Amino acid sequence: MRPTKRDELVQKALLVFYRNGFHATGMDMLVAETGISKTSMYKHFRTKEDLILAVLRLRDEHFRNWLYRRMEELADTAHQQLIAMFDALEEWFGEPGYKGCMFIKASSEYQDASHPIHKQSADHKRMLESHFTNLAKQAGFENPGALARQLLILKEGAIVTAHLGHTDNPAQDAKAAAIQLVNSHSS
Amino acid sequence: MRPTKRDELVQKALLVFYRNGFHATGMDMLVAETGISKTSMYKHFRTKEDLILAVLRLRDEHFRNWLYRRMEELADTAHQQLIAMFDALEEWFGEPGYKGCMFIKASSEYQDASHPIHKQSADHKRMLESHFTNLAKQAGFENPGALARQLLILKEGAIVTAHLGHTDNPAQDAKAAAIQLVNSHSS
DNA sequence: AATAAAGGTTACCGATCTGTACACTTTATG
DNA sequence: CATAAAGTGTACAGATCGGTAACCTTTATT
Repeated sequence: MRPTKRDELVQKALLVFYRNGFHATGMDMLVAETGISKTSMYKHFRTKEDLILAVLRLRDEHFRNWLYRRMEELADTAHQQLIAMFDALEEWFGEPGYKGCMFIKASSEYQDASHPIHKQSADHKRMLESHFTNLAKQAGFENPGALARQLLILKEGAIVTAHLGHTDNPAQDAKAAAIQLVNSHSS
Repeated sequence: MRPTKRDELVQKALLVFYRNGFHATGMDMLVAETGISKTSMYKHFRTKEDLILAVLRLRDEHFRNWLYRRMEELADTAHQQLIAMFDALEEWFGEPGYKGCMFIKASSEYQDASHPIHKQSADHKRMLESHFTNLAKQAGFENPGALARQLLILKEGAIVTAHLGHTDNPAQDAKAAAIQLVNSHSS
């Protein structure tokens, strides 16, 4: 197995889709931006949709790895990590090419809940929820599931608000809310 | 001025765009779904983008009117209305054709912050923020702007989470968080 | 009844869409 | 060196994209 070219395609297509959207990005644009021939693309992926699903799988892996690692770097205890998530988000929002969450955008363009792209986006959120529930358990909170869901709602809200760009620092607004929320959940 | 047909177009196009997305909806599909001829459409709107902007204006008016009225119906004081917003949202999420927030989706498909569609979507959020800030002032909270922004983050997060559909009742999760948040803001 | 505005019908333009066919070249491996 | 896999370039098919032209019908107003 020599998966280099295929991985290179997925990696580069990720950037183009993120920057430009899914429907708005044609296969010819991908040829121009990735330098990979269309013939080769269609040897690796039968349809554009298959390519998008592969891109989302890569994004899921990269994003979760980055977020979890950054949370661990920023704080020691599970309790503190849940709050430090919003400092990590602030870093992300401040990056030059920030354009919101790829999975929210994917589910906005493929709205039907039965669509594979929509389902895979929901899976990504489920995995985040599961991870935060575990952290909330580790931190000894009474209702870890509810706290995790609430923190995730704050996270999604901050991401969307940062993309709309009508507010100064949604990450810190969300962090302040998260602190109050965590304090009100007895541990 | 006889604006009936034009209004009918905007009204029906709103439903199609909401259900089907912006890029995924072609003008020919609008002809089929609205029963209005393409010639007539292009007499009222020079481009598809102009039509979308008109659709978003209508959506802004309808949505804000509905939400503000529903909050007033559900609660008497400004304080209670801010919390009742999440009960109103729950009703919305439960509607059969619920597909998320039209402005989040618009900004997902037209990502560039300088794009008119993106800007108009941000304006919608700004108007919500302004309204909730006023309510928080009325309720006598110390930092009404911060509280309003935090409640809006909860609202956007709940909307996105309800659309992704990986969670049972994001509206009530957000409501519980909002109650804790409001309690922690001294009034 | 006359007139003008508005809407409809049909056909079309050039561009772009996803996806394929085919012949050629590079690359890796025996 | 031979062979097969992988990648490239070009051209194209068939559909659809946003948008327009020309002509006809309906409707409202005077």
